[in-house]
Amino acid sequence: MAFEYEYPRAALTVDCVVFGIDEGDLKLMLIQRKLPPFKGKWALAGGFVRVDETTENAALRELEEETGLKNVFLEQLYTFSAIDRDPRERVVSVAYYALVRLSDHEVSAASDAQDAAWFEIDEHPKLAFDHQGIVDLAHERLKNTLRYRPIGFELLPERFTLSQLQHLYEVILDTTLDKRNFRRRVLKTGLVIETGEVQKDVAHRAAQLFSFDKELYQKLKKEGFNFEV
Amino acid sequence: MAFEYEYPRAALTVDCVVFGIDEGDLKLMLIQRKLPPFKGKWALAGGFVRVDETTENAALRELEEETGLKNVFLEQLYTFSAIDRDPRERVVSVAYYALVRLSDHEVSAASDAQDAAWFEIDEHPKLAFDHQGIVDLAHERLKNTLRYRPIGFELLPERFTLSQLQHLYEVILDTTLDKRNFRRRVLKTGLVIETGEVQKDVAHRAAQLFSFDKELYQKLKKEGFNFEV
DNA sequence: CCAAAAGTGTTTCACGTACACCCATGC
DNA sequence: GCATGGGTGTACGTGAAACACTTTTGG
Repeated sequence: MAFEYEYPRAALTVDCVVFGIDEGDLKLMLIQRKLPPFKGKWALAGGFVRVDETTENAALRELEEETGLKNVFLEQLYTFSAIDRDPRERVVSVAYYALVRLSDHEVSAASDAQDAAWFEIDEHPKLAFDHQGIVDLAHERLKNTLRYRPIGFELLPERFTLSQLQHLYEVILDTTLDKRNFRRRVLKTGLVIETGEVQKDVAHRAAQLFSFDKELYQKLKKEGFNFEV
Repeated sequence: MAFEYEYPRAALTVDCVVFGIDEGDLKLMLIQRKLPPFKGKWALAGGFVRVDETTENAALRELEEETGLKNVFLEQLYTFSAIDRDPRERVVSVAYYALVRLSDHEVSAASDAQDAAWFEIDEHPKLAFDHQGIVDLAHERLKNTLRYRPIGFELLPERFTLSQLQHLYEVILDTTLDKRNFRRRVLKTGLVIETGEVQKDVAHRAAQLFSFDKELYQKLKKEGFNFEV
């Protein structure tokens, strides 16, 4: 007990809602808590913010420590400050959401946490604290963001087929899309480029592989354009 | 010095970007600081979050204490946590933006702060701390939000003319809009209703006064609709 | 009667949407 | 040869955008 202040201070934490996608559904990475409160319960990755790091760095650090994930897409979601959201004491939490390429990161990649696992977004255990509310808000934000910013590519491998991309949109937006219209719109943006390569080892006609044109996106973003799928 | 913790803790503050609009431009409410650091400089309204209040309540409280504003529209913007954003010590700040009806709140309404004043958004003094960055982000958010949510009404009187509404959109989005197309689109939403009243004391043809249909908006919001102007 | 802002319709074009069949490949 | 997903074109309707003049009122 070495740090004293004139007024009481809330503890500051970060929480990370980690999304991933595979052939099936939208996935959520959760951590099984090793310590009270809510010991043994599943919760979001996260932890206390150190006094010499930004909240974003804290989120990246906790992600790596608890799940082994590095180099992920991370954006701030919202700051939660309800008085009783933590039973121990006053805790204010800055929530982030992360998008992860499941293809790059094996499920078992967690370093010091064998207790990290992927769950389907609509089928996961009850969460500790107010984490369900954070997940709901993150999912809502993900849907909205996907509509007007090309963030879906953060969830796919470097090279992907248009069917994979469409599947991603359908899963996240919980809808079905017309294949021809989807392909036309996506190609018209100019942001996906043909690599000339095709799928391998598939038991049907191999699909073209495309990649996302990051440079063009940065350029268009500066000029202020509208992206919509 | 009475509060002790095992680890050092950042101080937690709120900052409020307060927007208003009048016949002229988009306005920003600023506070002249009475205390160091940046004594005498202009800054956003805000202050320390008490340990027994949410950040949102802190923002509302500070707004009232420093500017006299009550019952304003308030939304969380972003949480700023750069290490050196405050020269005194580590301070993490949850920023909010507020929309205010200038018609309801006289500029001089500030209670304990004669040091609050409105400035044009593009013509205000240099700001303390990282507050310019916060203002820029808030302005950006305001533009984006205005496009797909009917928040403009928070800045206008209860009863307003369509020209006032159009002027608001033009000022915030920094563009010009076609009068006929604007009126058609706005009326088609069904969210603005004729009051039957007209302007008074104007030196030209009096315009119809409209009001915003809050109930209908709540209903449509639940059903999930798209609003766009 | 003049100034100042209110109010009003039509045409055009682009884009979103709906819709069904053939193609390539592996087994 | 069959199962599986890949890939393609057209017709229709809606909605966004461009555009100019008349009306009302006060001074």
